[in-house]
Amino acid sequence: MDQLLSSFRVNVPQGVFIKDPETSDLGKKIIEKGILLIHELGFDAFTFKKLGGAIGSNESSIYRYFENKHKLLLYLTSWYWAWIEYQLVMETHAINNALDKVLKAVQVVTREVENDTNYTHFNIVLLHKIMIEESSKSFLNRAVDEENELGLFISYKRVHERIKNLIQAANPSYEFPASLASSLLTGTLKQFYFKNHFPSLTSCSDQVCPGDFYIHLIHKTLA
Amino acid sequence: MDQLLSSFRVNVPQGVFIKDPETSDLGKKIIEKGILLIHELGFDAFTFKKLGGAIGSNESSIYRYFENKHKLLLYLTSWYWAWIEYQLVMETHAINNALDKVLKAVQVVTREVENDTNYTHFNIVLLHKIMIEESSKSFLNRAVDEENELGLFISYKRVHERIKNLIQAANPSYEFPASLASSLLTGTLKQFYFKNHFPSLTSCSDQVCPGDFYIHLIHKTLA
Amino acid sequence: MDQLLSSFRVNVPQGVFIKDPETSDLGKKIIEKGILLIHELGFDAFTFKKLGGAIGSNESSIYRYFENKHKLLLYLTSWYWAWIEYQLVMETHAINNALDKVLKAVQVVTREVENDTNYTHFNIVLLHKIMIEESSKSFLNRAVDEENELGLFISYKRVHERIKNLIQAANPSYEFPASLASSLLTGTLKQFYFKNHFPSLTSCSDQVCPGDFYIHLIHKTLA
Amino acid sequence: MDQLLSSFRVNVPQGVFIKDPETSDLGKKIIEKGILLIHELGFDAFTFKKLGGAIGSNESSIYRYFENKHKLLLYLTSWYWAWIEYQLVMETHAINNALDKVLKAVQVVTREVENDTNYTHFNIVLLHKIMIEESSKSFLNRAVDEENELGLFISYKRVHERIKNLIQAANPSYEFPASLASSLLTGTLKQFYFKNHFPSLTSCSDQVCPGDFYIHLIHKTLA
DNA sequence: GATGAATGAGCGTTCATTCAT
DNA sequence: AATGAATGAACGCTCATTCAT
Repeated sequence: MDQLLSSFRVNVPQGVFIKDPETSDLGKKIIEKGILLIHELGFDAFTFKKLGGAIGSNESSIYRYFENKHKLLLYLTSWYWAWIEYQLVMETHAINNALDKVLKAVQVVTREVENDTNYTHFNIVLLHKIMIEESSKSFLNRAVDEENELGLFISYKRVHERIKNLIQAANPSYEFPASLASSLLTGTLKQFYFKNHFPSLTSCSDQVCPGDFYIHLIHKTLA
Repeated sequence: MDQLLSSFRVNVPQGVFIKDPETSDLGKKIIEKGILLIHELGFDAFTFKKLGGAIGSNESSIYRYFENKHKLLLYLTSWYWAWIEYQLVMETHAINNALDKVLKAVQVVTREVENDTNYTHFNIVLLHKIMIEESSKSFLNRAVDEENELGLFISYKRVHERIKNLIQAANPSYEFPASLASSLLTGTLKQFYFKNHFPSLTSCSDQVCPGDFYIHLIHKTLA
Repeated sequence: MDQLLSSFRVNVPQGVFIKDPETSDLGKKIIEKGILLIHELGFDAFTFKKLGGAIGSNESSIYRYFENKHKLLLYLTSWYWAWIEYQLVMETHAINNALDKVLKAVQVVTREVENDTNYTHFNIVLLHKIMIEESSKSFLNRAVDEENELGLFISYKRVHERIKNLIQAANPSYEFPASLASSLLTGTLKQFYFKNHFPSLTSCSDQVCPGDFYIHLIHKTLA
Repeated sequence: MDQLLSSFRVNVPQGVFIKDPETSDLGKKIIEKGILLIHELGFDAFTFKKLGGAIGSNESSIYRYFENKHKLLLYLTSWYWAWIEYQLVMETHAINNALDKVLKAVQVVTREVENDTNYTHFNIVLLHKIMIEESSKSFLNRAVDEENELGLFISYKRVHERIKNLIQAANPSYEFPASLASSLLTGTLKQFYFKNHFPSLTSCSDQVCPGDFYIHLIHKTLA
């Protein structure tokens, strides 16, 4: 697996960045500090000017890498889902039973995130928190159709496609695999959000996580 | 029921508005044209200046009614969920079987909206579209906890509470009624959104609506 | 003196108010609450809208009494100096020695203020604090010459004139009675201000008040 | 002294500006035209928008240099007092007698200002007039204590400290050196103001300047 | 006389972005 | 490639004020 790890390289779609941030120190700092700053300020209050200050650089430098802050968020979400996909592939690979594969997928999607410097130079735990709080904003805007055509949401759609396929394999006669898969993916983040801000809206607590809810749901629905 | 209808008056929480828009012509115009304009421009591009222009008034007049455009969105979401609650109560009232009550609730939440001038002076179909496209923005921001404490999300929480109770009545041993209820409510809007922008992410089409997905899901989960 | 007291009626110059606030309950509330609010918020952040809220009335009502908030400040300063003048006359009246009269005048101007409901329905201690913090703003503006011609600063000028005359009586050959008198009047307020905000700029402390400084200064200057 | 002059560089405290206006042409224009415009309009009517117009630039450019117009005023007052301090040091330096030093200080503070392009690119005569009309506004506001802690009034306090020390040297037993020094500094500006707007409040005329009043006062007080 | 509703004007500020170096 | 300076456009909001009741 170490070998696999070393070959892990997130495949972020063309068009999200102007210049790949992984190809320079400044680029890496943009991602690293960007995650810290978006987490700290929230995406709405986050600006390239503030990020420029945080990395000791002028905001105009950041425009070499990203057209605007929205594209940076797309980069982070793309990275996140590519990373989820990587784990999905790795961890379902050796499982034979179709339903077990789905259940493993649920686990991958719903479990708490831990930092692992084997993967990245930046803070994945914070990235996960940003996904919970802000990822909706990556597609809730008027440019969504245009950006979708440009393939900027491909990472998410690849994860979705894989899970949909696993669901279909587990129960070929089930009628709503696409909806079930997207419910799992976006619903999980929302349940985490509710856990943080609206505890009465979720059954999740520190003991019972979104995973339990979805595992039960998958069991019943696909059985 | 006509009598009940005539007494329908949406109860929007204190603090959402400064002055109740229902109490004046200008206020009503703000809501009416506000819905048209938010639908037309999207919430991000929508401003009070533009709304002022659209109603032939200065934007400063609008500030008499709403502190800012975010509060106007909260008003619309509160109104929407209060209206959903009203239908929920009306239509589940006469049903005896507990599961049937849940299924009726699913229907109320997932069905297409139609305009009915018995209810309102404004366009509910467009309001529903705004809910699909923009309602997340009412709570995805840094003020969410503070606003929640002020009770600004009470309309949504009341609907959620009712559905949660129906679920518990239908299956007292089910472990995740809160999560299931919120999945239904937010998931439905998201499935509509996907249907419009990411058809591959949903099983919903013009023939098969979110309702079918959730009815199946509820059946399996609570059975 | 009781008789004198009962006849005490501050003579605020025409043109400062539109309608005399002493002639109605609303007017009295405007003064009372106005003092509280200016003290609380500072004059810059103080608005008629906020005052309207504080007295449970609409801001437009206040415009019946005062053209704008600047005129309200002029009213307060006029009242303050008229009240100082009253004390000045009362307390120097029985003194025969010319220098002692000046020294008494210094005392009247520099001593701490105490509330006395015999005089007024409002809080003189807070009024004094407002004078310390804000009274300069009554004349530091572009309309000063125009307002001066209208006689809006007459109260202050009457106090000044009286003190100048006392100085001249104490030492007819002293060359700068007008400057000395105005130094005393504005300097005292400034020394109080420094005591509150820039202790290093004043020799005044809780033990040694502006009075000691000016009494010493007058002694030396006029002797 | 020429050598000293050439090395004259006003030391404006950190925090007053964002970017030092002396480091660019635009910055210098902001100061130059800012002085003209504040003098012309008065500080209250002066805005960055108008200044932007006057220097043929957008107001947003000015925000690179100063956070707001209040900070620009702080810059001007800081510069003014630093310039006074410079003259104070230069001109008292060679004097031996302690009282003569104080009297020279009075002269420096109270004399009419003349333009001297050796010092600056901008109009010191107008700056002096702005000090007379507007300098109080630099500290008469609710942020005074906070800004004082940030050291934004250090220039004024340095002048004050020097004069206080001269007074103490001239008469070590005098009890109120701090108050006397601040009376001189703020009182002088006020006497100029009265001369312009309230001639009856001051003994100063075109023949007799604040200097005469204060020289007499210092003589008597410290003798 | 007092009030409530409505408004116009404009302020201070920020943002995303471009251009020249 | 990276940076610093500068900018245009617009936003959100408030204030003082007027008008009709």
